[in-house]
Amino acid sequence: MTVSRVLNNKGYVSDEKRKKVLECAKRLNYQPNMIARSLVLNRTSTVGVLLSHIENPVYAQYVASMSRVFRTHGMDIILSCASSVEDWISGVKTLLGKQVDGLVILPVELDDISDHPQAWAQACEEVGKLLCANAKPYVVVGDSYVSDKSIRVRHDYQAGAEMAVDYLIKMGHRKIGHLRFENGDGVWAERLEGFERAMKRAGLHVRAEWIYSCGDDDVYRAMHATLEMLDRVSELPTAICCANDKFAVGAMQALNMRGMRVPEDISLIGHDGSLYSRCTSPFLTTISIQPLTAGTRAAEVLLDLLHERPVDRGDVFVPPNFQEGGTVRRIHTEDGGANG
Amino acid sequence: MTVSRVLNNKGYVSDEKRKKVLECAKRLNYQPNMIARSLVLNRTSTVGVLLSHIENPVYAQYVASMSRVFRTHGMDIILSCASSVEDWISGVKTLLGKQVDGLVILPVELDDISDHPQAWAQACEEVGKLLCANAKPYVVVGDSYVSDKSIRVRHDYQAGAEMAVDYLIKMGHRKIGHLRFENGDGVWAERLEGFERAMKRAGLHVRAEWIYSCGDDDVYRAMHATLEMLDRVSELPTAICCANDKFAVGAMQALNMRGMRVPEDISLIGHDGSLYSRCTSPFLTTISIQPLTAGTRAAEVLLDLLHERPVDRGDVFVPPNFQEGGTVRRIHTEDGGANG
DNA sequence: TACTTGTATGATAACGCTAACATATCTGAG
DNA sequence: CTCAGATATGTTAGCGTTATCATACAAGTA
Repeated sequence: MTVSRVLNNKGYVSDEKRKKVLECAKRLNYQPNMIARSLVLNRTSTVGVLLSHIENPVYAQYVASMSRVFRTHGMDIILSCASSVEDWISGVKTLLGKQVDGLVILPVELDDISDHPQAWAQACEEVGKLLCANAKPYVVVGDSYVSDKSIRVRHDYQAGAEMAVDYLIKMGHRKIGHLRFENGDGVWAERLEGFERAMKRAGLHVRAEWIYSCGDDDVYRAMHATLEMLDRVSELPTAICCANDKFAVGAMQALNMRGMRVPEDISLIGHDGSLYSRCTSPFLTTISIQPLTAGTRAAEVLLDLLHERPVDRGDVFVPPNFQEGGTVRRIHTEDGGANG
Repeated sequence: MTVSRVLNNKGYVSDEKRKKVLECAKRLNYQPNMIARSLVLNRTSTVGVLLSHIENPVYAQYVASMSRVFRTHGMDIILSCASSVEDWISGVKTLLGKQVDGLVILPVELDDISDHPQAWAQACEEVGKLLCANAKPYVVVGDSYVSDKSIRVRHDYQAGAEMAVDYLIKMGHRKIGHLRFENGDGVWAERLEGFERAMKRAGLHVRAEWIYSCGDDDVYRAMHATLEMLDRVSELPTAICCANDKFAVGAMQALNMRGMRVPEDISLIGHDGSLYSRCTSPFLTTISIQPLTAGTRAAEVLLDLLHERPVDRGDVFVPPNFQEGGTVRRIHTEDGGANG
């Protein structure tokens, strides 16, 4: 009827009627029923977001920035938090049942994945099939392969690691250590690769005893790994490039425990730009990943897909950002010198 | 038709037909259209969650735990992140339009609130009216008054502050300082009140020069406030009870800068159990609020309302939890002694 | 036999909206 | 005067479900 025309600003309506309708709507606290509208329009103005631990601040930032973008385009987000592969799949089914217009798949950290990698591959296949069968566009944030056709938005960890090393070198460091994650898969491998590439490019040999590992993504473990390193090596590096901020915080604690000052005695640089980088004194110098940018980009790409605009099919890489802190000291070249 | 009966396990269906239907459904990757179902059933199995900064880990934890509870009851969450009062209201309208079955209103931190408190009150009134007009049940998490009828789930900050003081006293401290927030409204006032109450109950006088303030909820500012305090007072307290973890981290940095060790020279206790409490070495001893519990409780209360089960109308208080760290030292009574 | 009860399935309407078409009035051009 | 086009409004059908009622047959009971 005419009411629909008024509320949608569509077609011809006389000013008189329009005014009347709007007045009535206000008086009755009328709120159009989007469910009914969705049924006939065959779109819900709702996107599904699939994730695991929203407690993880990085994921929360993805959600925050996506929410912002989608809202400005009149879309809302249905959240589906999975804690198991089974949950994850049923989450997709539920979202499809609720007729979301599209999906964003955030990184999934499930306990059962590492134990059963084939279960994950199988889940990806099933989800891919479901999404394809329902012809729902989707974007993957992070490094998971959901299907060959996934458009992924990823952080450029390798560039980040290179950026860290380049900065240390620019600040005069030549003897550079690296605290890495023991099980160097995925993003960790990228960080290690970035480190090695930047060192190589600068013509610096990586001394083996300065590359040491931490078994867990944990401050405490990083501290102990660093203590062990400090007690083991014959000569100390002038700077340690840490695979993430937690490691850097742990390293800093270890150094302090041995009576060494950061950055006077040794420099530290982290990677992530997480809250941890703001807990130390001085603040940690680190390479900050840009979760807000990633979330925004992911939302934008999905909107492009939804509006059937042309979209670049390759991975989207989000560059990191240098975050100045106080844990890297400028040293003169004679302090550094050759090594290895 | 019969299909509906099969999928809903309702009414009489022969085993033969049932099998046939399920087979077809699987073959066609059939997913029932919840939108159509919602239209006729007049419920969506969806709840709206209203919040501001989901980047805030505490809010993210609310969402995480609520998501868990709702999911186990077959409900999903539509997120509405507001960044202004206007956004917030339009968020409610959108959610109502999408016919959510109920709402959870998380704490709203909007820039324009502090400047225009009456705008906030007005917004609350409007939202209350909307929710009432649409007869949607809702639960408020935190201390905001949305309406007189709001059921609120709150952290017992006062009990937390008392717990902190009681612990310090149990550990032999008598000379206790307090780093508080300058603008002592709301939750901050509760914390201060808890502190004072516990001190009074223990018969300890609160020495005025040991109560000092920080103007911003910020590590750096807390550090400077503490430095100023350290340089000002004639005698130091043996312990400082901090209004939150950030303050404690700042205080710790200040003490370290003055060459004092925590807890050897002075003890510290925080409040919140935030990430900050895990960034220090040793870990901060703190009173941890329980956002996961709060989120769970809020979801449970909303489910009760949705199922029209009897619900206690008063505020629900979530008790805090003592989180052991290494920043409080046990001292003998002769070290403490009378004060003031 | 006739009536009840349990089982199984189909037909119809309705949920609140919008697309598509039909109708009606008005304006100005030829 | 007539017709085209713009303006304004109403009518109808349909989106994919489920509630309700109607129908049908079987088995058991009086």
